[in-house]
Amino acid sequence: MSLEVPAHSNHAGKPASRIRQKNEQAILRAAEDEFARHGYKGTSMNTIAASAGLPKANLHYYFTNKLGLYIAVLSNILELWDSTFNALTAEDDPAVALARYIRTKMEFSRRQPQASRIFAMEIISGGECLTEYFSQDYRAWFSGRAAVFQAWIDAGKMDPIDPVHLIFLLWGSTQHYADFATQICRVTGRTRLTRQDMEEAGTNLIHIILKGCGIKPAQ
Amino acid sequence: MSLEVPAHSNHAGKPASRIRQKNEQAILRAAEDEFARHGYKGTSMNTIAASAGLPKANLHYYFTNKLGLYIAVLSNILELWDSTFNALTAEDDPAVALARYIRTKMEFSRRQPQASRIFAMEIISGGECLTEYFSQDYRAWFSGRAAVFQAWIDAGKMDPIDPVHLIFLLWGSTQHYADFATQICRVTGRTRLTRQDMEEAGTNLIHIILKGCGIKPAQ
DNA sequence: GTCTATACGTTGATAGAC
DNA sequence: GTCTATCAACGTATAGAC
Repeated sequence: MSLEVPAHSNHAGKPASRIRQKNEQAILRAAEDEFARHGYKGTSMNTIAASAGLPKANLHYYFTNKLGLYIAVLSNILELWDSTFNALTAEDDPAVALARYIRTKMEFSRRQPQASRIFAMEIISGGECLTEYFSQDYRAWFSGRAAVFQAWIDAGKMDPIDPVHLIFLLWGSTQHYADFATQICRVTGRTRLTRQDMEEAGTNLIHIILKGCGIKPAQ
Repeated sequence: MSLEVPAHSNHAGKPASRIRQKNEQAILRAAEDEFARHGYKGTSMNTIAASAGLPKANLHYYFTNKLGLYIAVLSNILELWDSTFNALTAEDDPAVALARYIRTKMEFSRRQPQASRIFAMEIISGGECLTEYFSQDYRAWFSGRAAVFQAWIDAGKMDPIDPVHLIFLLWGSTQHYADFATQICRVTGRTRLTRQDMEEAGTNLIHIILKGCGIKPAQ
């Protein structure tokens, strides 16, 4: 369910040296920023190198090529991504669990908007780099997640809402605050979305979605 | 509130010839497809020309340069975009008007997903080409739209939900079905989203959002 | 109005000295 | 491991014949 990141010169067995770890981190961080702002094609190795404070040739020493670096960045993102969704279980109280999930997603949109944007651009562009990620395993995992909502429905804890569409509503509404932050700021006359803005947005989403699904507040 | 499209060789006064109209349309259509699939930087004039069935130099004859062509495409999209939102008025019954708006947006996501994707990528990339679009006028227009929801709240027709966040929920949840269609298909094992899929998604959104906002169904 | 040929910058990637 | 120099491919854009 995760991406195969092509190994380069770091041969198996040898532990990563301290300098290697430091440089790889710097490159990955710089790449994440640039890819989020300009997309895959719009980002040049030159820019990433400058942002990481290293000569361009070093990037090719640590990563096979541009695509390899991009896949590595994408892979890091996906790990964080899925883990939050696994916290939901059929035994949870829907009001508590859903509210917590929305808060977590909003927190993610606030603290790692670049990650959300890279994923969004990749999907919009056809998501060919995610083909192996969206494997049979992933669909099974997704079904399992949808089953949690179905269990809540069967237990009479919420309205009979198609779990699949509910999941897309949760993803779409929370990620919107990361991906479209620019529009939100321009339209509301802000320079950036503050922590408080995001918390208010989250409270709002929780109100509408929980009530909309017929979930009674936790006692 | 709209974009200034740089005029090129079509001097004012002269009506567009039939051949010019035909070619410009072909170029714009091809450009829309390519920009949606690969973003601004990821699209080459060469590809657009091939897709439009014209030699590359012709694009530069009809449009000043690549950016001019891109702005023209973007401009076409924005016109369609805003008009649907203007249909809402304070006198409307919220249940009817909101449901109709969600249907319209979903219809838009179904029929013109490329437009939605180009807009999304532009915003994610910082939206510098939309600076003049997001002018003072636009913010005034947006406030006016938010005021409609506030009027409904004041009239006791819906819960006191921040209109601004409600608008972002409407936009985010409906556009998600255009922008993330690839993910939705991969995850649910479809090859494409059918008309029926989109209608079910719309019905679902209407149920959750209307109930979530405390809007009673129209009698 | 149309299209071939080409100028010229930028890109990803590598060779090879250190 | 690091970095300068360089290459081939591709990008936008234009000149100029038709």
